[in-house]
Amino acid sequence: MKLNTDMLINRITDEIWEIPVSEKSGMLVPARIYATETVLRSMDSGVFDQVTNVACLPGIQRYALCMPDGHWGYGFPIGGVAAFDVRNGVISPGGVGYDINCGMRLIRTDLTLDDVQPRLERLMTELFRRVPAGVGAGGFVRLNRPSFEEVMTKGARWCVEEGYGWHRDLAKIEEQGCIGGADPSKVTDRALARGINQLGTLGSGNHYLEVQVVSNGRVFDPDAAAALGITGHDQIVVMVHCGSRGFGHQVASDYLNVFEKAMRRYGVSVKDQQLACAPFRSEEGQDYFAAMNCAANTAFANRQVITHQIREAFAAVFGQSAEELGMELIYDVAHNIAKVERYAEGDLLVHRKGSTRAFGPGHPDLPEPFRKIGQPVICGGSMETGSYLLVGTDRAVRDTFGSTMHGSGRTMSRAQAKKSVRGEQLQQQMKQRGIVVKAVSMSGLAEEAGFAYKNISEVVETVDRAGITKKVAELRPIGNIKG
DNA sequence: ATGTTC
Repeated sequence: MKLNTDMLINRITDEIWEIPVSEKSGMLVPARIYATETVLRSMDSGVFDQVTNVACLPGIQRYALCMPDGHWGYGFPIGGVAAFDVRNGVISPGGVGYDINCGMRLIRTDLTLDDVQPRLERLMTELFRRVPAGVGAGGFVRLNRPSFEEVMTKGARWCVEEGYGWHRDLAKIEEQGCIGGADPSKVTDRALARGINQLGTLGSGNHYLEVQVVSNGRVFDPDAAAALGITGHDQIVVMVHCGSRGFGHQVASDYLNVFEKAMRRYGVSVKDQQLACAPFRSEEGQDYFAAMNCAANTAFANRQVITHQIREAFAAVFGQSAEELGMELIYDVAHNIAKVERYAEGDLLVHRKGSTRAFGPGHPDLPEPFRKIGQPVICGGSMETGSYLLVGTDRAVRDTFGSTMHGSGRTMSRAQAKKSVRGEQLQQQMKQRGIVVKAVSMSGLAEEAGFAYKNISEVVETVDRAGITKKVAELRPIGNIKG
């Protein structure tokens, strides 16, 4: 088949394609891309180059993987999964991304579309006021150095202790919102200074807060949906997409600098400087891991404070408490992170960059609420086209290091999108279609237009057919807050 | 993604 690359790509199944190891490529393992033929053809050539480069990194296991929402990224493709032996493999900031623990959160309500529609405009205004958004935006939470360091080690647990959210929220967060091995002494003063006033803020770019409705007739697995608190019937839910803001960005920058020097010392060579890495067991590798975990916990805390603000906004608009409105957390997943997990090969450091963990039913690392149905997976689409709730599978654990896709993936550059539509025009069009948008930046809004993204339904179909996640429900936007 | 070229 003719693709956007000269590379040899073999079809393994209708949803799996493989770039084999060749003599001169330096690949240690094959690269595998999950995509239907249509999705594969729409991928930029950078994906194929980058996933091949990743397959050359020391200690990589089985396959360098790319999910169907894959696109070109810093060093590693976005949508990439790469697992390394903890004993002789590497860790790479480029395999996690600049926005450490960027992730998705979904909150349910007992409200229906009919309840919300008459007050939608006011609801969006309240949310926009209570959840600061935009580049450089600061939040309402006042922290000093010791308390911010506590956020770094305790994550969402810190928030709950401080009254931002409910104790039972924690069971619904990946790693209970608190990852071990975070060491604030490995974070630079500069990162700390950038992050200390940003807790509870949304950020910019593709980050958003969305009020959504469970599409009529679009619940695919009623049992799993019910177990997660989705009852259908035009039910309203709230989705949040954001990460660790300037803090995680600075941690990534700091350690990319450290790793560029460390690579020479350890004699590691890479195909692309952006793949800068160090042995996981080295001092530099462990320091980055400890700092990355600080940023990961800060991102869980960020989404937790935002959840508190969302609950307050709903309570103010509907005149009932968030508890009375049934605003339980459905789940919170990381999609930019590296974690040590156990597989057939032993303990592996799994890098997921624009990829979601997707453990199947019965997995020992899943808490009780999800033992039966598998881990929830939240995939955000573009603000115009909708999103999906899915669950992980045993097959993902066997085939993709327990991983699946994370969103729809861009097909058009930000610059091109901005040239194609004006933000004000897009906002107007969306309003006519029943989606109320509040945005800090109109040019930023234009960059996120639906036509700049792949069709999420097609991408989701790929992972569902490949069996690495199962569709639970489709969620359609009616209100969006953008940075 | 990002005090959007410290």
